[in-house]
Amino acid sequence: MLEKKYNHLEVEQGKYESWKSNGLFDSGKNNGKPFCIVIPPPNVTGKLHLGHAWDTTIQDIMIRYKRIQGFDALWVPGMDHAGIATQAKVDKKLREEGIDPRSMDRADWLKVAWDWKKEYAENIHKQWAKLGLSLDYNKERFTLDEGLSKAVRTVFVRLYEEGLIYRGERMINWDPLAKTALSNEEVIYKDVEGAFYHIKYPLVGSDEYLDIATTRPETMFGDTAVAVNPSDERYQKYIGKKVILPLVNREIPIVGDEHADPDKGTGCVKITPCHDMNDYEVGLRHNLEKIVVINPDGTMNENALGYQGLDRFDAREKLVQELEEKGYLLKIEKIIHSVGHSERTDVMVEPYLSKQWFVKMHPLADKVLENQKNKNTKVKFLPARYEKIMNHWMEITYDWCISRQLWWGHQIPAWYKDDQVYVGMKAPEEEGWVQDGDVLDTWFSSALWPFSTLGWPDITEDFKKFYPTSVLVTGYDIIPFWVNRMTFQGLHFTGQRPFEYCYIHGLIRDKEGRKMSKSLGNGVDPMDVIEEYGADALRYYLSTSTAPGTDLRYDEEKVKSTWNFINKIWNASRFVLMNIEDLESESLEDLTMADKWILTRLEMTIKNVTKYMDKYEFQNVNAVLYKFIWEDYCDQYIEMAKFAMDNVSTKSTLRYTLIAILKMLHPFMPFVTDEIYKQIPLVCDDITTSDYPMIDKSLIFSDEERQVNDQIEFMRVFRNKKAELQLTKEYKVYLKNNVDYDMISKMLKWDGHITLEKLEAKAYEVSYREYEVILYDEHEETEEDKEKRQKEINTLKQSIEKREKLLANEAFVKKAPASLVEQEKEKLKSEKKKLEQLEGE
RNA sequence: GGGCGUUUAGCUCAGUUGGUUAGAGCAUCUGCCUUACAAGCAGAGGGUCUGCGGUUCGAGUCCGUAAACGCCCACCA
Repeated sequence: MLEKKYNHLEVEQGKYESWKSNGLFDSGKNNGKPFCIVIPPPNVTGKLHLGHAWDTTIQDIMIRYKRIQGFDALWVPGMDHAGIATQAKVDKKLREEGIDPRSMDRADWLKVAWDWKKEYAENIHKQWAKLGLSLDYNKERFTLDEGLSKAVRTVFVRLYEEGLIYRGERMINWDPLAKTALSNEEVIYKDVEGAFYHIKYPLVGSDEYLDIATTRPETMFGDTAVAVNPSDERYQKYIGKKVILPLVNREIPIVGDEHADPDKGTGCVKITPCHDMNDYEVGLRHNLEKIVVINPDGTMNENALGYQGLDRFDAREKLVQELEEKGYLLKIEKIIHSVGHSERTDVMVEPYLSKQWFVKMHPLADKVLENQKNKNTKVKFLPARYEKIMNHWMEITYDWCISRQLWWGHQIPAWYKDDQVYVGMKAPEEEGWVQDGDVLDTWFSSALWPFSTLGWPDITEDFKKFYPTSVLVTGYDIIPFWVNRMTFQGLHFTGQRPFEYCYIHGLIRDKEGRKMSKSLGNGVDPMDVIEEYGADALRYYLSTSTAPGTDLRYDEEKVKSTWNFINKIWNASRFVLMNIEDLESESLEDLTMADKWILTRLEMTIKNVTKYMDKYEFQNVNAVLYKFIWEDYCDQYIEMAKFAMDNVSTKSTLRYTLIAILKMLHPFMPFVTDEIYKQIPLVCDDITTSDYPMIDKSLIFSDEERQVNDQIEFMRVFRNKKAELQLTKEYKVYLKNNVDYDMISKMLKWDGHITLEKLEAKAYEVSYREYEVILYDEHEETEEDKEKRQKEINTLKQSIEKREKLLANEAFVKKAPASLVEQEKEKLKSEKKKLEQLEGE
């Protein structure tokens, strides 16, 4: 028998391990149609946050729904090695231990990193278990494991052979802290306070000078030109002339280039080809000299004269001082401008000229754009609007810098010997070849996740059966990093979309709508929530609180009320189990009106829930289920059933409906439904792998359903009247007609209140449809009643006095919104009326 | 500069292909310890669906427009 109160800790204890050891999550156990989701692999850098809980719960609901429907459901677990993020954390740990990570041998460092991975992976496994995720651990993968490495090398080699991967010297985004190249997607632009430093660049052989405004004066050592717009009448005349670079005393040319915008700054712009993306292009156009002035670690190099060795920001400060002292500084103009920061280390990225590996994007992106035109083969986004985000990215994309100067990742399968380059699956046999020391961008391997986890490049049984996968679930912030890349890689290498549907959810925010972040300290650990309210409550809350694609404001109160809902289900189940213990076999013959009513409602519920589940509209599933369970099943049907407990049909209906409810809830709240289901008499299967409720047309009784609806509505009207008259015991009911009042009279406890003749007492007509009665008020006022009434009169009088005063206040009547005044008048009127009534009685 | 989203009860949010009286949770008010549940039951109050215009027999829903807030992309000497 169930405990009196729902105790999530007890219910959830040990369940996951038992599910897992009984193989309930394993794929390949039935002959159903394949349904497959690959988990977005969490980074092995830390613990899961609420966003993960949300993301994985949605997937678990989909998987459990399909599994219970008889699909061969496969949910592939796995984790991401998360290159920069993990390396940064491992390095930090080493530094805290007093070890300089870069002085270590690469192999030794990797050992430390793998230990880290092991520890954190274990953590994540524990959290997945707490959340109740029905992952098939037989298929678990890691982005750095053997099979996935093979997939990565295969893709690299093929793209190289196809001319879609190349190595070249380009301007890239450089992270001076992690000392690695970044892709454009890894650069986060932030508004920061800065300044326009106006610097005097004297013209050669003249007293004139150009006013150059720059936000980065420290790069001036690398200036190799000044550009003005050829159409800018102010400066046209200087094109071809030269200026002297202050302090450096180097002569640099003034060039005419469209890049110079007459409306920006002063209209003349210094050109630093090695430290600015646009300047690099200008440099190429005008064949300018390239001078690097900043080291990979963000300090100034030997070209920066006396500033060598100084950090770029310290150098800026000192340089500005020197410029001022020497009279070159015209003015400093404070501005707010947006500056690129590294996504992982948060330091300002440095545009940097370096030799890196790139993926040529346009041929790959064009394939996606082409494929999205075909309704049958495209990736279908839910909500559909997110398709535009992907398509736009495909249109404007540029070559993807994939090499990273890190140790943690897939080492690039390229070997060098003198001037030769070899790209292949294995090192060349011949001696003297040295492998590229760089690794690939983490997203390069993540991009292959939907097929590499299924065994590709080998055409395995799993790959044949489950690819393309059914749905991918992720947040909209991950579309550029991951969804887009999986899509073009999937199309290119498998000829198919990697997933049929892409379900996009929003971000978790705090109650005030702010992003949850470490710096704000407003993060919520899902494990704490589970401890307090249970995984079922958290899961149900997260999955049903918003429509797809929109952000979710985390509100603990709502988790609490979800807990209440589960407690309600628990107690209803408890009642049912207490009453059907002796049921020998289920029989849905000889049904009562109430039985027919709830069964009809159940069929409608199954229909709607299935419809919404199929569309993954979980918030709508909740609306339907919550109402059915709480209002129809608990508040109405169970109350009615209490009068028919010796009925086998009623017991059977209670059981039949409860089972359907539990199965519909199971994908959302696996723990509690499993616990209750196990205890239902005559049940001997596992709810996880049982079967989903199906509509049974023989259990739809429209006439009875309508009739009971009318009875319920009548009871509501009657109770209403009773409450209004504050009647408790002293009343009589006269039935005006001969219709069936049996259930009504039981539910309203009319026993002893029914009169067969009309009375002289105060009478009120109460009716709904065919149900018509007269309610006689026989209530005589007691001392207690009088006191109560007097108290009410007093508070009413006080309120009236206050309101009259307010309305007498001319300022209020004049200045306050007319509607408010009107409202106050209305209130006053009704209060006076009520007072009259009370005093008259 | 280009694009997208949001705006519905005091708060947080649902609202399907346009269709009776726009819903829920929490909060508020009234009355109940009725043996499944007081973390509950029976009721009540609370909305010009951001403003304006249009299409329609009918608009929270479709179209146009304005505003506020938020996001994405691009640019930012």
